[in-house]
Amino acid sequence: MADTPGASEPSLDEQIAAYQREFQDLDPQVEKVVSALSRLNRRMNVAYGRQTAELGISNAEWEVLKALVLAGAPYRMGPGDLAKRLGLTPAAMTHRIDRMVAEGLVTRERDESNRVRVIVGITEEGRSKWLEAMRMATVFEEDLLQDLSGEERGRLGEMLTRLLRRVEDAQPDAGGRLSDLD
Amino acid sequence: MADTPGASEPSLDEQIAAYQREFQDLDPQVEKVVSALSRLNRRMNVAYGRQTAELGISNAEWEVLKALVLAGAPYRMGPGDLAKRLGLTPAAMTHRIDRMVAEGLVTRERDESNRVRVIVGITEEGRSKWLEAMRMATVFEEDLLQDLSGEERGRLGEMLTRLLRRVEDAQPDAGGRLSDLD
DNA sequence: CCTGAAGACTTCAACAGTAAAGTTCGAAGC
DNA sequence: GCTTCGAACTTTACTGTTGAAGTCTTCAGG
Repeated sequence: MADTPGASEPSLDEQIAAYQREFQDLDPQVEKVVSALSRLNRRMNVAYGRQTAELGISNAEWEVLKALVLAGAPYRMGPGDLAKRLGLTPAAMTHRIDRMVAEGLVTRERDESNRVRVIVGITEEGRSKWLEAMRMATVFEEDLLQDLSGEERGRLGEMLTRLLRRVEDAQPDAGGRLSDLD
Repeated sequence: MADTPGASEPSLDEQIAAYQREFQDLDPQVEKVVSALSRLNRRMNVAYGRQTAELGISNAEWEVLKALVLAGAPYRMGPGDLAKRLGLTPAAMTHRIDRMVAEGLVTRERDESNRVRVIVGITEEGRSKWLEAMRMATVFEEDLLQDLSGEERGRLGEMLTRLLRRVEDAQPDAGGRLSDLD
């Protein structure tokens, strides 16, 4: 028993070998793409989580800030729209906004012209945390792609968007429960 | 207001334009790769979730079955090892195993040679659900990559593993809290 | 006006996860 | 061979999410 130091993650190639052992008609080339995608995403989320934690916010809170900023001026959205955008239920959005208001990241006010509506806006502090998170994220992302030439980056982006188009066509319910955003 | 049918997801290009509007020094090529990766992964998880739901299990349960099968004969692991492999806490593993035992997907027994240890094994039903899920997953994955030639698939896999290597080197704590597995 | 229906958010109960404390068994030292 | 330490799992208290029920506002008819 010299090669089971812990039950940590096997290497990608080991794992693909295990799949082939247990399930014969598997295309290793396909599996490699899919598994690498999945692992990569996982690692990236860990990295983002560490960065946002340094700012004293969670990834969940970062997502709300992102949605508000990307919505453009005047940087306001209703809880319902935010919920759709982030892929969570209105109930979860209510609670998340509660916390973020308490932390001073966003504001919540009633829409006076339509008093059933609520408007969530970003505070100065929220905006500056978003900005700081963006700075860290772009440094990380640039580092991540460092081994790829400009041409390779282009090809990679193009291939990924082709795949994305394919799933989106097959699964056009963008408003559904899609979990976190990019 | 003809172009805001809901607050659903903007297209990838719209989103990148929004990023550039709000954050000048952003490399759109990098952002495209990163955002496409993230979205693609999200969509894939939705697809897997639907498939496992058809089998009457959750993605979480599927992951446990995967880990057991990929471990190889005799398809048994301790809760602690499973927890490390899936990236969750031992406490969460205890609960998850509780549920899966109740549903007849796995077994839990004490290790008689070391009575502090517990051994989780897969049942016939668990194995057959895993197999069925694998069949559905490979059909989906093959379809996903359909627009890519064999050569493109190879290049894509190679580039992704290169990125993966880079994050793993920078973030070598594979045993940490990494969330779900592939 | 007043009523009824629909929309937007919130509240409530149940569930899955984490962190930390607790339990039980095995092993090493005195 | 008792005691103490450490390892492996479970329990407990708390957090965040979901689905369903509840509240409040608006609007369209009668």
